[in-house]
Amino acid sequence: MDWSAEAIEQLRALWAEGHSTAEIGRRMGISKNAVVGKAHRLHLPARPSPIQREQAAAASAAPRPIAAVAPVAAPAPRPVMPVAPRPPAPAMRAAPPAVVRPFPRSGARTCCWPIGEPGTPEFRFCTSESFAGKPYCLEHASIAYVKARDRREDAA
DNA sequence: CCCTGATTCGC
DNA sequence: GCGAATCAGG
Repeated sequence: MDWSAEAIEQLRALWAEGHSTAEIGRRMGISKNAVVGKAHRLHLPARPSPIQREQAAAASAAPRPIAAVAPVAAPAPRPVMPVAPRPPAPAMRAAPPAVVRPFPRSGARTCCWPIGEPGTPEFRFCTSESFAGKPYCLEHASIAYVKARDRREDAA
């Protein structure tokens, strides 16, 4: 796997969207192991894992030795937030394919990212729910909205 | 057996 | 750094 900046962006976006590692792998055409391995190396926020070795296992097995002395603060429910988006500030501008929204699709708040080659039978739009009022889902917004600085590099 | 994600370890 | 193998749980 060539972990280009774009690939990493996509991984981050999909991970942030809460897809399973296998699903991300399917979308990116790589194995879930590759996904989880890379996510791990990128220090992406770990998701609740079904397994535990030693640490948590011992913790859950530990019968609360000093319960009486430990009122214990609430241990963070971890609602798995959809993640704080990088702000699409004025410094950013859309850099999507030229043709976006050739026709309005019943005002649905769905991602308008085009998929496939326009004019071909395979051509369609991403159907994910759009993100934060933008015309794209989080995944594609991460590609569509590019920091001005990065754009310069890209164009250079 | 299907799925999940984390860690390990040879490469 | 990478990811298959493996582990451990649902």
